[in-house]
Amino acid sequence: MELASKYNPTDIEPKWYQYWLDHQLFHSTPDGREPYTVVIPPPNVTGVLHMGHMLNNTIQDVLVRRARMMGKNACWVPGTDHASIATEAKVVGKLAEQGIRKSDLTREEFLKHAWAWTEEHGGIILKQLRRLGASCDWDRTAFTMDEVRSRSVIHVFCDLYRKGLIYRGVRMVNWDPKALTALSDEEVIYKEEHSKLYYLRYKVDQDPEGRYAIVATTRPETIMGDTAMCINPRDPKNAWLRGKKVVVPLVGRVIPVIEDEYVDIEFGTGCLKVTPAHDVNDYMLGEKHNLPSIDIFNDDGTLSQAAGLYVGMDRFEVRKQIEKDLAEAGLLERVEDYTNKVGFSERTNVPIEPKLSMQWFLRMQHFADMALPPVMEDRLKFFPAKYKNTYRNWLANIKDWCISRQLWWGHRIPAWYVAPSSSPEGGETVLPEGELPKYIVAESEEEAWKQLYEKYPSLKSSPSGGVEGAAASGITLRQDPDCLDTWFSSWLWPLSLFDGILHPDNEEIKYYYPTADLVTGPDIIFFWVARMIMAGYEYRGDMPFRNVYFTGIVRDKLGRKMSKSLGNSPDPLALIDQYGADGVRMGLLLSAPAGNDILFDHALCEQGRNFNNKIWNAFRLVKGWQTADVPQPEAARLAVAWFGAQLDKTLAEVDDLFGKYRLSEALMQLYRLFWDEFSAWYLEMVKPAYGQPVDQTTYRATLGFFDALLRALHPFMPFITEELWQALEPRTDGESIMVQPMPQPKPVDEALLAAFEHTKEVIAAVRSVRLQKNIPAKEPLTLQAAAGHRADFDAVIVKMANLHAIEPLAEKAAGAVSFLVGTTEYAVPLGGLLNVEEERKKLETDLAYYEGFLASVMKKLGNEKFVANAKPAVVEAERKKKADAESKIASLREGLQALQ
RNA sequence: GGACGCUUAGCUCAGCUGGUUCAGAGCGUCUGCCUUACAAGCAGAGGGUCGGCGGUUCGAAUCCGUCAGCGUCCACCA
Repeated sequence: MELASKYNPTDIEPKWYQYWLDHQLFHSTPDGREPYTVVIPPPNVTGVLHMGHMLNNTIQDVLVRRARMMGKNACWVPGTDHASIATEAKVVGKLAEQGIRKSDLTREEFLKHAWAWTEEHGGIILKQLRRLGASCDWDRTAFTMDEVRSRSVIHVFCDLYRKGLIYRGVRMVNWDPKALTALSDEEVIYKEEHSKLYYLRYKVDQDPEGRYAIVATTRPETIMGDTAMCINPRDPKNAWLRGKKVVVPLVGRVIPVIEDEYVDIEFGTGCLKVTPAHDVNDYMLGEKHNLPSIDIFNDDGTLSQAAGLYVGMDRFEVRKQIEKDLAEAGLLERVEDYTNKVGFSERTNVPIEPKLSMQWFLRMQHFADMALPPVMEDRLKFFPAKYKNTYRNWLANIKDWCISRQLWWGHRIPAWYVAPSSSPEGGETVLPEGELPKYIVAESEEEAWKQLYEKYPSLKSSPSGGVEGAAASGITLRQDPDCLDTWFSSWLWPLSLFDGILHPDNEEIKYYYPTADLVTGPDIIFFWVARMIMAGYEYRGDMPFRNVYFTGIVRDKLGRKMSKSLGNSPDPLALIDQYGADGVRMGLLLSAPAGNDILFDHALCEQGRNFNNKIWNAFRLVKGWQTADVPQPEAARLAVAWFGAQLDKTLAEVDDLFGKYRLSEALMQLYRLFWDEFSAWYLEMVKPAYGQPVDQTTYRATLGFFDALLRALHPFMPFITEELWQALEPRTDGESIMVQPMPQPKPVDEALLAAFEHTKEVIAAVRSVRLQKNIPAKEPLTLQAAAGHRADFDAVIVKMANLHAIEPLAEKAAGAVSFLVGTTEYAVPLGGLLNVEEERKKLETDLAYYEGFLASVMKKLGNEKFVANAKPAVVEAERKKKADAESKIASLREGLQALQ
């Protein structure tokens, strides 16, 4: 065999990936087997692979590959997300580089650019996933804006509208002045900011004494929108302001002083300026007290004509300027440093502006009611379970979902406004209540016309109906220009991937739904996980997945989030080049208990790579053996019996850990099984002397073990296991470890394992003696064993510790190093090599320890309450400890005696 | 402001419903080895009064209370 001493994944990995593809091994179609379905959390279509994806998809691949080997029909469906706002922002940015402004383009022109961009960058990330080894059924690759998915979204919108769950209305929404769109509450991230609290002087109108009311605000630039000042009716210090009017500084507008319990007496001066158009609470006060609302901002955050002052300036410029102007006018009492929370847009990272606008909303209470019980009752399980709290909290305080976005890239809202053909385009975002344009929600314009005629038969002036007929009656239908929130398509993902929305009775959805496991990050538990559960129950009456595995965030080893600006995010493909996909997968998994953040360190990939190398070299050893018809040595016979049991034990533990989604621990068990038990113990025990052949029985058993180990490891490290499995025995084309059955644990002979653990300790003790006494490994020794020693594994001990023989320990001989394993005493005669003083010290230390230990056990047993209250088994155990300690002490004393 | 979680070896973590010589694992560290599978390795060793305090109990890393530190989520205090 000519195999390099170092494993080189570079050529091997692409080769096997292609082999799997060529033989359609990732492809799934419904059949009689139990399905195991996973839908990928669709990455942004124009995104590139980052460490979070690597972790997430490695976990999914491990689960999928394992399920496949467990005999299930595994189907992992890949796809990408159109990422409405993110992608549109990228396209706008790219156009800007070319000197093109979005506003200069028509919708159609813009979408052309967006599709071009999508096609150019789209799917790169899916290609990158192949390097990782992801066993997705690529034939099923979907996109949230492809035909089936788009029609599903539109269908659902119309359906929910018909059910009365979608409504349109003017509400205070989170406005992103950079992306120029409304956002849902979930897309706003609140951050602490060091800002200032400005104390402004509002002159009391027609006050003979010329007094001022002082108002504290963080946003002096909004005073142009003030329409009232508010005090708490129970606030004595401001009682004098009751019924008065005050003058807005600089603006000069006279506004009333109103009273409301909402105002915090303790905050600032207890006077609150009320700007109904630009603050959620002020809006609420405005509604309650019937105040006018003055919107002083344009959509891009500059001051509008309505402001009267600073028109066209940016809101933050105005804040600086107005501070100066107020000070100059003597209307700025003072300024304090202040820390408050400011909402930022998740996507554009600009401060959001509360803004009154007309948007579409989804009523959420109905969905929350359906989605909460299955999770709380553990029918749909979260791993780790702590996220149930987060989930419950959100659902219990659910707010309606603003689903419209003022964007072009996405699913256009299927609502058509009915207007006389002469009327202006309906893109208005703010309209007074009561003057809403009539609109029709329908899956297509044609459908909209149909509905219109059904409602107003009189419009149908032409016998043929349709557009001509309407035109004849002077009516036009204009589709709402807005798009739907990206998540309004993502929430259908597990359904729409199998066409379960449009064709709910098709075979695929019936077979693959509900899916098995969802692997995702806790940061999108509201955005995505909760909403998929809602959609699942709404459209299937069933959960979309049975288990959710929440991964942690990948951080650098200092615990910082990986980010472009910090430059601390490694390039995943470079990592794969360096360590191999198997090595990187292992590096990620080793430190990734479910839900815990993982502190990524190259050293972990190195450990993964080293493990690959270990497997590789074990293989080199085994395949390098010559076989012959020679009798099986006793040590090898014992080794085979023992390792079989050890393998079963670990396989059972791995099964258990998978059941709990503790993948990193499962991997660690297999790592130790392979490295410590198989390589360091088993192979060393069966290894023939140099140049000697191995017997057939042992050889067959070893190949069998190797095969089982490779299969058990395959979900974690698919490439090297395929490479070695193919080389282990002759295979035919199309065979693959991927579709071999996972080895199943048999009942374990615990007594055998325990006896072998004892054996290992004896061997380690002899080796330790060698090291201490500087005796070369090649020099055989003699071991003496006291009466309690069981001879079952003597052949192993002789081989592994390099002994002449094991003799009975008749009498304590001077010049022997002795040690205890369990309660049995052993000795290695060394003749003159022994340092008597050292040995005495060692024995005395041991003696002192056991005497102390015995004393504590005696104390326990002497405690009547313990004996009376503790479980009998526990008391019995203590008695055993006592007996053991006494026998150890006796033999240590004998040993000391012999040294005299 | 509310809720939840965490604190165990130098690092990252496991220790389920209190009791086996229960204080563990991996990595790192130290010592000795280039022993013909592997120095990306082999053999061996050291290392923690389980965040502090108090309580329950015959017995606490484990249960309760409290304090401190850290983290996450939620929340309209200008």
